[in-house]
Amino acid sequence: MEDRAGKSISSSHRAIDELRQLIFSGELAGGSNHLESELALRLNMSRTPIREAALALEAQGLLEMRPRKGVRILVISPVDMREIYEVLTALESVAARNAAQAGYSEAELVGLARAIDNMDSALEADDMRAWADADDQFHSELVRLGGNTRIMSVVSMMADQVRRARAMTLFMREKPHKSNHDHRQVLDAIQSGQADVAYRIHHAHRTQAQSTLLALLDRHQLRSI
Amino acid sequence: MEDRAGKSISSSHRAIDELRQLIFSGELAGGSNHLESELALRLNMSRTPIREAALALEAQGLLEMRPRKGVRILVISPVDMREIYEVLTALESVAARNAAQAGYSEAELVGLARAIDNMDSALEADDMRAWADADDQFHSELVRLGGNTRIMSVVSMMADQVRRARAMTLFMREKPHKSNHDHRQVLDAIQSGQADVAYRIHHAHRTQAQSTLLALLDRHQLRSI
DNA sequence: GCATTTATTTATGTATGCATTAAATAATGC
DNA sequence: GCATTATTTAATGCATACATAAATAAATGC
Repeated sequence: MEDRAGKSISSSHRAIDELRQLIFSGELAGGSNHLESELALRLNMSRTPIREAALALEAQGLLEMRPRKGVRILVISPVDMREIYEVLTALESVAARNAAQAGYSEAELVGLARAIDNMDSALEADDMRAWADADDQFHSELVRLGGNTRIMSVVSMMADQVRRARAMTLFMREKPHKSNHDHRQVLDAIQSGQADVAYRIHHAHRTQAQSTLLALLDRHQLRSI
Repeated sequence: MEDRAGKSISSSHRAIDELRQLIFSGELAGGSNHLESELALRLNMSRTPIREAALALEAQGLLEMRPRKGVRILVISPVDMREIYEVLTALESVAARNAAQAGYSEAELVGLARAIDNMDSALEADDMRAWADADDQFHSELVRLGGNTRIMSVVSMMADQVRRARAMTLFMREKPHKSNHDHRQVLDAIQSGQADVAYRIHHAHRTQAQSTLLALLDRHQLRSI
Protein backbone atom coordinates (compact mmCIF):
# COMPACT_ATOMS: atom_id res chain seq x y z
CA MET A 1 0.00 0.00 0.00
CA GLU A 2 1.19 3.47 -0.84
CA ASP A 3 0.04 6.80 0.52
CA ARG A 4 0.01 10.08 -1.40
CA ALA A 5 3.69 10.79 -0.72
CA GLY A 6 4.55 7.45 -2.25
CA LYS A 7 5.74 6.00 1.04
CA SER A 8 4.35 2.59 1.84
CA ILE A 9 1.93 2.64 4.73
CA SER A 10 1.26 -0.24 7.07
CA SER A 11 -2.04 -2.06 7.19
CA SER A 12 -2.44 -1.07 10.83
CA HIS A 13 -2.19 2.60 9.95
CA ARG A 14 -4.52 2.16 7.05
CA ALA A 15 -6.97 0.40 9.35
CA ILE A 16 -6.80 3.29 11.82
CA ASP A 17 -7.40 5.86 9.10
CA GLU A 18 -10.19 3.96 7.40
CA LEU A 19 -11.98 3.04 10.60
CA ARG A 20 -11.86 6.68 11.70
CA GLN A 21 -13.36 7.66 8.39
CA LEU A 22 -16.10 5.08 8.71
CA ILE A 23 -16.89 6.24 12.23
CA PHE A 24 -16.93 9.95 11.41
CA SER A 25 -19.04 9.41 8.31
CA GLY A 26 -21.52 7.41 10.33
CA GLU A 27 -21.11 4.25 8.26
CA LEU A 28 -20.11 2.63 11.50
CA ALA A 29 -22.90 4.13 13.57
CA GLY A 30 -22.57 5.02 17.22
CA GLY A 31 -23.65 2.09 19.33
CA SER A 32 -23.16 -0.48 16.57
CA ASN A 33 -21.12 -3.63 17.14
CA HIS A 34 -18.64 -5.18 14.74
CA LEU A 35 -16.67 -8.37 15.01
CA GLU A 36 -12.96 -8.18 14.33
CA SER A 37 -13.37 -10.70 11.53
CA GLU A 38 -16.12 -8.61 9.95
CA LEU A 39 -13.92 -5.50 9.92
CA ALA A 40 -10.98 -7.53 8.65
CA LEU A 41 -13.07 -8.74 5.74
CA ARG A 42 -14.36 -5.23 5.09
CA LEU A 43 -10.91 -3.64 4.97
CA ASN A 44 -9.42 -6.63 3.23
CA MET A 45 -6.76 -7.51 5.76
CA SER A 46 -6.24 -10.02 8.54
CA ARG A 47 -7.45 -9.61 12.10
CA THR A 48 -4.03 -8.62 13.39
CA PRO A 49 -3.86 -5.07 12.03
CA ILE A 50 -7.57 -4.62 12.75
CA ARG A 51 -6.90 -5.47 16.37
CA GLU A 52 -4.02 -3.06 16.59
CA ALA A 53 -6.13 -0.31 15.06
CA ALA A 54 -9.02 -1.05 17.40
CA LEU A 55 -6.67 -0.82 20.37
CA ALA A 56 -5.46 2.58 19.16
CA LEU A 57 -8.98 3.86 18.56
CA GLU A 58 -10.04 2.57 21.94
CA ALA A 59 -7.26 4.62 23.53
CA GLN A 60 -8.56 7.62 21.61
CA GLY A 61 -12.03 7.11 23.01
CA LEU A 62 -13.76 6.34 19.74
CA LEU A 63 -14.71 2.74 20.41
CA GLU A 64 -14.66 0.00 22.96
CA MET A 65 -13.50 -3.60 22.64
CA ARG A 66 -15.73 -6.05 24.42
CA PRO A 67 -14.67 -9.70 24.41
CA ARG A 68 -16.99 -11.75 22.21
CA LYS A 69 -19.26 -8.77 21.58
CA GLY A 70 -16.99 -7.23 19.03
CA VAL A 71 -15.93 -3.64 18.72
CA ARG A 72 -18.61 -1.15 19.76
CA ILE A 73 -18.62 2.37 18.40
CA LEU A 74 -19.10 4.72 21.33
CA VAL A 75 -22.02 7.09 21.54
CA ILE A 76 -21.81 10.57 22.97
CA SER A 77 -24.32 11.58 25.62
CA PRO A 78 -24.99 15.10 26.92
CA VAL A 79 -22.91 14.18 29.96
CA ASP A 80 -20.01 13.27 27.69
CA MET A 81 -20.45 16.57 25.84
CA ARG A 82 -20.28 18.47 29.10
CA GLU A 83 -17.13 16.64 30.13
CA ILE A 84 -15.41 17.14 26.82
CA TYR A 85 -16.30 20.80 26.48
CA GLU A 86 -15.08 21.39 29.99
CA VAL A 87 -11.69 20.02 29.01
CA LEU A 88 -11.63 21.85 25.68
CA THR A 89 -12.53 25.13 27.40
CA ALA A 90 -9.80 24.79 29.99
CA LEU A 91 -7.01 23.69 27.67
CA GLU A 92 -7.74 25.85 24.64
CA SER A 93 -7.92 28.90 26.89
CA VAL A 94 -4.46 28.11 28.22
CA ALA A 95 -3.28 27.72 24.63
CA ALA A 96 -4.74 31.13 23.74
CA ARG A 97 -2.93 32.71 26.67
CA ASN A 98 0.34 31.06 25.70
CA ALA A 99 -0.06 32.13 22.09
CA ALA A 100 -0.54 35.74 23.20
CA GLN A 101 2.51 35.51 25.43
CA ALA A 102 4.66 34.07 22.67
CA GLY A 103 4.75 37.35 20.75
CA TYR A 104 4.09 35.94 17.30
CA SER A 105 4.65 38.10 14.22
CA GLU A 106 1.86 39.03 11.85
CA ALA A 107 3.18 36.43 9.40
CA GLU A 108 3.04 33.66 11.98
CA LEU A 109 -0.58 34.50 12.73
CA VAL A 110 -1.68 34.36 9.12
CA GLY A 111 -3.11 30.87 9.59
CA LEU A 112 -5.45 32.10 12.31
CA ALA A 113 -6.48 35.13 10.27
CA ARG A 114 -7.15 33.01 7.23
CA ALA A 115 -9.28 30.60 9.24
CA ILE A 116 -11.44 33.50 10.40
CA ASP A 117 -11.74 34.81 6.84
CA ASN A 118 -12.82 31.36 5.72
CA MET A 119 -15.46 31.28 8.42
CA ASP A 120 -16.77 34.66 7.29
CA SER A 121 -17.08 33.71 3.65
CA ALA A 122 -18.57 30.31 4.52
CA LEU A 123 -21.16 32.06 6.63
CA GLU A 124 -21.96 34.48 3.81
CA ALA A 125 -22.28 31.61 1.37
CA ASP A 126 -24.43 29.82 3.94
CA ASP A 127 -22.16 26.78 3.67
CA MET A 128 -22.23 25.29 7.14
CA ARG A 129 -19.92 22.43 6.32
CA ALA A 130 -17.25 24.83 5.11
CA TRP A 131 -17.86 26.91 8.22
CA ALA A 132 -17.31 23.91 10.46
CA ASP A 133 -14.07 23.08 8.65
CA ALA A 134 -12.83 26.65 9.07
CA ASP A 135 -13.84 26.59 12.73
CA ASP A 136 -11.82 23.41 13.21
CA GLN A 137 -8.96 25.08 11.43
CA PHE A 138 -9.11 28.07 13.78
CA HIS A 139 -9.20 25.99 16.92
CA SER A 140 -6.44 23.62 15.90
CA GLU A 141 -4.25 26.50 14.72
CA LEU A 142 -4.85 28.31 17.99
CA VAL A 143 -3.81 25.26 19.97
CA ARG A 144 -0.78 24.77 17.75
CA LEU A 145 0.31 28.34 18.41
CA GLY A 146 -0.07 27.67 22.14
CA GLY A 147 2.95 25.44 21.73
CA ASN A 148 2.06 22.73 24.25
CA THR A 149 2.15 19.39 22.44
CA ARG A 150 0.20 17.63 25.21
CA ILE A 151 -2.61 20.15 24.90
CA MET A 152 -2.54 19.64 21.14
CA SER A 153 -3.01 15.92 21.36
CA VAL A 154 -5.63 15.95 24.13
CA VAL A 155 -7.65 18.64 22.38
CA SER A 156 -7.55 16.89 19.03
CA MET A 157 -8.60 13.64 20.69
CA MET A 158 -11.57 15.26 22.39
CA ALA A 159 -12.52 17.18 19.27
CA ASP A 160 -12.65 13.83 17.46
CA GLN A 161 -14.88 12.38 20.13
CA VAL A 162 -17.54 15.07 19.61
CA ARG A 163 -17.14 15.23 15.84
CA ARG A 164 -20.28 13.23 15.04
CA ALA A 165 -22.40 15.15 17.54
CA ARG A 166 -21.09 18.43 16.23
CA ALA A 167 -21.90 17.49 12.64
CA MET A 168 -25.42 16.59 13.69
CA THR A 169 -26.11 19.88 15.44
CA LEU A 170 -24.52 21.96 12.68
CA PHE A 171 -27.77 22.34 10.78
CA MET A 172 -29.99 22.72 13.82
CA ARG A 173 -28.38 25.82 15.27
CA GLU A 174 -28.76 29.38 14.12
CA LYS A 175 -25.96 31.00 12.14
CA PRO A 176 -22.91 31.49 14.35
CA HIS A 177 -22.17 35.16 13.69
CA LYS A 178 -21.19 35.64 17.31
CA SER A 179 -18.56 32.92 16.96
CA ASN A 180 -16.73 34.76 14.19
CA HIS A 181 -16.77 37.94 16.25
CA ASP A 182 -15.27 36.08 19.23
CA HIS A 183 -12.54 34.63 17.10
CA ARG A 184 -11.50 38.03 15.79
CA GLN A 185 -11.30 39.28 19.33
CA VAL A 186 -9.09 36.37 20.33
CA LEU A 187 -6.83 37.04 17.37
CA ASP A 188 -6.63 40.72 18.31
CA ALA A 189 -5.65 39.86 21.86
CA ILE A 190 -2.96 37.49 20.60
CA GLN A 191 -1.60 40.06 18.16
CA SER A 192 -1.39 42.70 20.88
CA GLY A 193 0.09 40.30 23.39
CA GLN A 194 -2.78 40.59 25.88
CA ALA A 195 -2.51 37.13 27.38
CA ASP A 196 -5.21 37.50 30.01
CA VAL A 197 -7.65 38.96 27.53
CA ALA A 198 -7.03 36.13 25.08
CA TYR A 199 -7.61 33.65 27.90
CA ARG A 200 -10.81 35.30 29.09
CA ILE A 201 -12.38 35.79 25.69
CA HIS A 202 -11.64 32.32 24.49
CA HIS A 203 -12.86 30.87 27.75
CA ALA A 204 -16.13 32.75 27.45
CA HIS A 205 -16.41 31.70 23.82
CA ARG A 206 -16.06 28.02 24.60
CA THR A 207 -18.36 28.24 27.60
CA GLN A 208 -20.96 29.87 25.39
CA ALA A 209 -20.53 27.24 22.68
CA GLN A 210 -21.00 24.51 25.26
CA SER A 211 -24.28 25.83 26.64
CA THR A 212 -25.62 26.48 23.15
CA LEU A 213 -24.85 22.93 22.18
CA LEU A 214 -26.26 21.39 25.33
CA ALA A 215 -29.43 23.45 25.02
CA LEU A 216 -29.78 22.24 21.46
CA LEU A 217 -29.39 18.61 22.46
CA ASP A 218 -31.92 19.11 25.23
CA ARG A 219 -34.44 20.87 22.97
CA HIS A 220 -34.24 18.04 20.46
CA GLN A 221 -34.28 15.36 23.12
CA LEU A 222 -31.03 13.89 21.85
CA ARG A 223 -29.91 11.58 24.58
CA SER A 224 -27.12 9.96 22.64
CA ILE A 225 -25.44 10.44 19.30
CA MET B 1 -3.00 -16.65 34.86
CA GLU B 2 -5.00 -15.56 37.88
CA ASP B 3 -5.12 -12.23 39.63
CA ARG B 4 -5.89 -11.70 43.30
CA ALA B 5 -9.65 -11.97 42.81
CA GLY B 6 -9.16 -15.35 41.19
CA LYS B 7 -10.31 -14.09 37.82
CA SER B 8 -8.03 -15.02 34.97
CA ILE B 9 -6.23 -12.06 33.47
CA SER B 10 -5.06 -11.83 29.90
CA SER B 11 -1.42 -11.81 28.90
CA SER B 12 -1.86 -8.42 27.28
CA HIS B 13 -3.09 -6.91 30.51
CA ARG B 14 -0.35 -8.59 32.44
CA ALA B 15 2.15 -7.21 29.95
CA ILE B 16 0.75 -3.70 30.39
CA ASP B 17 0.92 -3.95 34.17
CA GLU B 18 4.37 -5.48 34.30
CA LEU B 19 5.88 -3.16 31.73
CA ARG B 20 4.48 -0.18 33.63
CA GLN B 21 6.05 -1.54 36.78
CA LEU B 22 9.38 -2.04 35.06
CA ILE B 23 9.27 1.49 33.67
CA PHE B 24 8.28 3.15 36.95
CA SER B 25 10.85 1.19 38.91
CA GLY B 26 13.53 2.23 36.45
CA GLU B 27 14.42 -1.33 35.48
CA LEU B 28 13.52 -0.24 31.98
CA ALA B 29 15.37 3.04 32.09
CA GLY B 30 14.27 6.15 30.27
CA GLY B 31 15.91 6.24 26.86
CA SER B 32 16.64 2.53 26.75
CA ASN B 33 15.59 0.40 23.79
CA HIS B 34 14.10 -3.06 23.90
CA LEU B 35 13.20 -5.40 21.11
CA GLU B 36 9.77 -6.92 21.19
CA SER B 37 11.29 -10.37 21.28
CA GLU B 38 13.45 -9.41 24.25
CA LEU B 39 10.44 -8.22 26.23
CA ALA B 40 8.48 -11.29 25.18
CA LEU B 41 11.23 -13.51 26.52
CA ARG B 42 11.45 -11.46 29.70
CA LEU B 43 7.72 -11.65 30.45
CA ASN B 44 7.52 -15.21 29.20
CA MET B 45 4.92 -14.71 26.51
CA SER B 46 4.82 -14.34 22.76
CA ARG B 47 5.33 -11.11 20.85
CA THR B 48 1.62 -10.63 20.24
CA PRO B 49 0.56 -9.52 23.72
CA ILE B 50 3.80 -7.57 24.09
CA ARG B 51 2.93 -5.64 20.96
CA GLU B 52 -0.56 -4.92 22.19
CA ALA B 53 0.78 -3.72 25.51
CA ALA B 54 3.39 -1.56 23.81
CA LEU B 55 0.70 0.03 21.66
CA ALA B 56 -1.31 0.84 24.78
CA LEU B 57 1.69 2.26 26.62
CA GLU B 58 2.61 4.28 23.56
CA ALA B 59 -0.87 5.82 23.60
CA GLN B 60 -0.29 6.64 27.26
CA GLY B 61 2.93 8.43 26.42
CA LEU B 62 5.26 6.10 28.30
CA LEU B 63 7.16 4.69 25.35
CA GLU B 64 7.60 4.87 21.64
CA MET B 65 7.67 2.09 19.08
CA ARG B 66 10.29 2.58 16.42
CA PRO B 67 10.45 0.03 13.62
CA ARG B 68 13.56 -2.10 13.91
CA LYS B 69 14.86 -0.03 16.81
CA GLY B 70 12.60 -1.67 19.33
CA VAL B 71 10.52 -0.05 22.00
CA ARG B 72 12.11 3.07 23.49
CA ILE B 73 11.22 4.18 26.98
CA LEU B 74 10.54 7.90 26.81
CA VAL B 75 12.53 10.38 28.81
CA ILE B 76 11.05 13.49 30.34
CA SER B 77 12.75 16.81 29.64
CA PRO B 78 12.13 20.10 31.45
CA VAL B 79 10.03 21.14 28.46
CA ASP B 80 7.88 18.04 28.91
CA MET B 81 7.53 18.83 32.60
CA ARG B 82 6.35 22.34 31.79
CA GLU B 83 3.81 20.99 29.34
CA ILE B 84 2.49 18.35 31.67
CA TYR B 85 2.26 20.60 34.69
CA GLU B 86 0.43 23.17 32.61
CA VAL B 87 -2.20 20.55 31.79
CA LEU B 88 -2.35 19.22 35.34
CA THR B 89 -2.75 22.75 36.71
CA ALA B 90 -5.58 23.61 34.35
CA LEU B 91 -7.54 20.38 34.71
CA GLU B 92 -7.09 19.72 38.42
CA SER B 93 -8.18 23.27 39.17
CA VAL B 94 -11.37 22.70 37.23
CA ALA B 95 -11.87 19.48 39.17
CA ALA B 96 -11.41 21.35 42.46
CA ARG B 97 -14.01 23.91 41.41
CA ASN B 98 -16.46 21.19 40.40
CA ALA B 99 -15.91 19.33 43.64
CA ALA B 100 -16.70 22.49 45.59
CA GLN B 101 -19.82 23.05 43.54
CA ALA B 102 -21.04 19.49 44.01
CA GLY B 103 -21.87 20.06 47.67
CA TYR B 104 -20.32 16.90 49.05
CA SER B 105 -21.07 15.81 52.58
CA GLU B 106 -18.39 15.47 55.26
CA ALA B 107 -18.53 11.68 54.80
CA GLU B 108 -17.89 11.92 51.08
CA LEU B 109 -14.83 14.10 51.69
CA VAL B 110 -13.27 11.69 54.17
CA GLY B 111 -10.92 10.35 51.48
CA LEU B 112 -9.47 13.78 50.90
CA ALA B 113 -9.14 14.46 54.62
CA ARG B 114 -7.45 11.13 55.19
CA ALA B 115 -4.98 11.80 52.38
CA ILE B 116 -3.98 15.07 54.03
CA ASP B 117 -3.61 13.35 57.40
CA ASN B 118 -1.39 10.76 55.78
CA MET B 119 0.75 13.49 54.29
CA ASP B 120 1.12 15.13 57.69
CA SER B 121 2.19 11.97 59.46
CA ALA B 122 4.51 11.00 56.62
CA LEU B 123 6.14 14.40 56.86
CA GLU B 124 6.53 14.05 60.61
CA ALA B 125 8.03 10.60 60.18
CA ASP B 126 10.24 12.06 57.45
CA ASP B 127 9.09 9.30 55.10
CA MET B 128 9.14 10.97 51.72
CA ARG B 129 7.94 7.94 49.84
CA ALA B 130 4.86 7.67 52.03
CA TRP B 131 4.37 11.41 51.58
CA ALA B 132 4.46 11.05 47.79
CA ASP B 133 1.91 8.24 47.94
CA ALA B 134 -0.40 10.33 50.09
CA ASP B 135 0.07 13.29 47.76
CA ASP B 136 -0.94 11.09 44.84
CA GLN B 137 -3.90 9.94 46.86
CA PHE B 138 -4.99 13.53 47.48
CA HIS B 139 -4.71 14.59 43.88
CA SER B 140 -6.45 11.55 42.45
CA GLU B 141 -9.23 11.77 45.03
CA LEU B 142 -9.66 15.46 44.26
CA VAL B 143 -9.97 14.74 40.56
CA ARG B 144 -12.38 11.90 41.25
CA LEU B 145 -14.60 14.23 43.28
CA GLY B 146 -14.55 16.65 40.37
CA GLY B 147 -16.65 14.07 38.56
CA ASN B 148 -15.31 14.53 35.03
CA THR B 149 -14.12 11.13 33.79
CA ARG B 150 -12.13 12.68 30.94
CA ILE B 151 -10.22 14.85 33.36
CA MET B 152 -9.60 11.77 35.50
CA SER B 153 -8.06 9.81 32.69
CA VAL B 154 -5.98 12.64 31.23
CA VAL B 155 -4.66 13.62 34.65
CA SER B 156 -3.76 10.07 35.60
CA MET B 157 -1.99 9.61 32.27
CA MET B 158 0.06 12.77 32.72
CA ALA B 159 0.81 11.94 36.34
CA ASP B 160 2.21 8.62 35.13
CA GLN B 161 4.39 10.37 32.61
CA VAL B 162 6.13 12.47 35.28
CA ARG B 163 6.23 9.67 37.85
CA ARG B 164 9.89 8.83 37.34
CA ALA B 165 10.96 12.47 37.37
CA ARG B 166 8.91 13.10 40.49
CA ALA B 167 10.44 10.15 42.29
CA MET B 168 13.89 11.43 41.43
CA THR B 169 13.29 14.93 42.76
CA LEU B 170 11.55 13.69 45.91
CA PHE B 171 14.74 13.54 47.89
CA MET B 172 16.28 16.66 46.43
CA ARG B 173 13.64 19.10 47.52
CA GLU B 174 13.08 20.56 50.95
CA LYS B 175 10.22 19.25 53.03
CA PRO B 176 6.89 20.23 51.52
CA HIS B 177 5.17 21.76 54.55
CA LYS B 178 3.58 24.40 52.34
CA SER B 179 1.99 21.69 50.23
CA ASN B 180 0.09 20.23 53.16
CA HIS B 181 -1.13 23.67 54.11
CA ASP B 182 -2.38 24.27 50.55
CA HIS B 183 -4.22 20.99 50.52
CA ARG B 184 -6.07 21.79 53.74
CA GLN B 185 -7.13 25.10 52.27
CA VAL B 186 -8.47 23.37 49.17
CA LEU B 187 -10.39 20.93 51.33
CA ASP B 188 -11.83 23.82 53.37
CA ALA B 189 -12.99 25.58 50.22
CA ILE B 190 -14.62 22.40 48.95
CA GLN B 191 -16.34 21.77 52.28
CA SER B 192 -17.72 25.31 52.37
CA GLY B 193 -18.73 25.21 48.72
CA GLN B 194 -16.44 28.08 47.68
CA ALA B 195 -15.86 26.99 44.12
CA ASP B 196 -13.78 29.95 42.99
CA VAL B 197 -11.58 29.78 46.07
CA ALA B 198 -10.98 26.07 45.53
CA TYR B 199 -10.07 26.79 41.93
CA ARG B 200 -7.72 29.64 42.77
CA ILE B 201 -5.92 27.94 45.62
CA HIS B 202 -5.39 24.71 43.79
CA HIS B 203 -4.26 26.60 40.71
CA ALA B 204 -1.71 28.52 42.76
CA HIS B 205 -0.62 25.30 44.45
CA ARG B 206 0.08 23.53 41.18
CA THR B 207 1.77 26.56 39.66
CA GLN B 208 4.03 26.72 42.70
CA ALA B 209 4.80 23.00 42.53
CA GLN B 210 5.71 23.37 38.88
CA SER B 211 8.20 26.18 39.38
CA THR B 212 9.75 24.43 42.38
CA LEU B 213 10.23 21.32 40.31
CA LEU B 214 11.60 23.13 37.27
CA ALA B 215 14.00 25.13 39.44
CA LEU B 216 15.18 21.89 40.99
CA LEU B 217 15.80 20.28 37.61
CA ASP B 218 17.62 23.39 36.48
CA ARG B 219 19.77 23.58 39.61
CA HIS B 220 20.82 19.95 39.20
CA GLN B 221 21.28 20.29 35.47
CA LEU B 222 18.87 17.46 34.80
CA ARG B 223 18.09 17.76 31.13
CA SER B 224 16.27 14.47 30.86
CA ILE B 225 15.00 11.77 33.16
C1' DG C 1 42.41 2.82 1.17
C1' DC C 2 37.92 4.54 0.21
C1' DA C 3 33.48 4.44 -2.05
C1' DT C 4 29.93 1.77 -3.86
C1' DT C 5 27.50 -2.20 -4.56
C1' DT C 6 25.99 -6.77 -3.16
C1' DA C 7 24.94 -10.19 0.24
C1' DT C 8 23.47 -11.34 4.81
C1' DT C 9 21.23 -10.81 8.85
C1' DT C 10 17.35 -9.74 11.62
C1' DA C 11 13.23 -7.15 13.59
C1' DT C 12 9.08 -6.08 12.22
C1' DG C 13 4.33 -6.38 10.21
C1' DT C 14 0.94 -9.45 8.92
C1' DA C 15 -1.37 -13.87 8.22
C1' DT C 16 -2.81 -18.04 10.10
C1' DG C 17 -3.88 -21.78 13.27
C1' DC C 18 -5.58 -23.24 17.46
C1' DA C 19 -6.92 -23.57 22.46
C1' DT C 20 -9.95 -21.34 25.48
C1' DT C 21 -14.12 -19.86 27.04
C1' DA C 22 -18.31 -17.08 26.70
C1' DA C 23 -22.65 -17.28 24.57
C1' DA C 24 -26.26 -19.71 22.40
C1' DT C 25 -28.85 -23.73 21.79
C1' DA C 26 -30.58 -28.16 22.91
C1' DA C 27 -31.70 -31.53 26.27
C1' DT C 28 -33.15 -33.06 30.58
C1' DG C 29 -35.66 -33.13 34.96
C1' DC C 30 -39.38 -31.66 37.60
C1' DG D 1 -44.15 -25.25 30.89
C1' DC D 2 -40.26 -23.64 33.34
C1' DA D 3 -35.79 -24.02 35.29
C1' DT D 4 -31.46 -26.25 35.09
C1' DT D 5 -27.86 -28.61 33.00
C1' DA D 6 -25.35 -30.38 29.02
C1' DT D 7 -23.88 -29.55 24.33
C1' DT D 8 -22.58 -26.97 20.55
C1' DT D 9 -21.01 -22.89 18.38
C1' DA D 10 -18.00 -19.29 17.52
C1' DA D 11 -15.14 -15.05 18.79
C1' DT D 12 -11.31 -14.02 21.06
C1' DG D 13 -6.42 -14.18 22.84
C1' DC D 14 -2.27 -15.91 21.91
C1' DA D 15 1.45 -18.48 19.55
C1' DT D 16 3.73 -19.21 15.51
C1' DA D 17 5.27 -18.84 10.70
C1' DC D 18 6.83 -16.13 7.20
C1' DA D 19 7.49 -12.28 3.80
C1' DT D 20 9.32 -7.75 3.75
C1' DA D 21 12.46 -4.28 4.34
C1' DA D 22 15.90 -2.06 7.11
C1' DA D 23 20.40 -2.34 8.94
C1' DT D 24 24.75 -4.39 8.88
C1' DA D 25 28.57 -6.79 6.92
C1' DA D 26 31.09 -8.37 2.98
C1' DA D 27 32.77 -7.84 -1.49
C1' DT D 28 34.01 -5.46 -5.42
C1' DG D 29 35.86 -1.65 -8.23
C1' DC D 30 38.69 2.17 -8.56
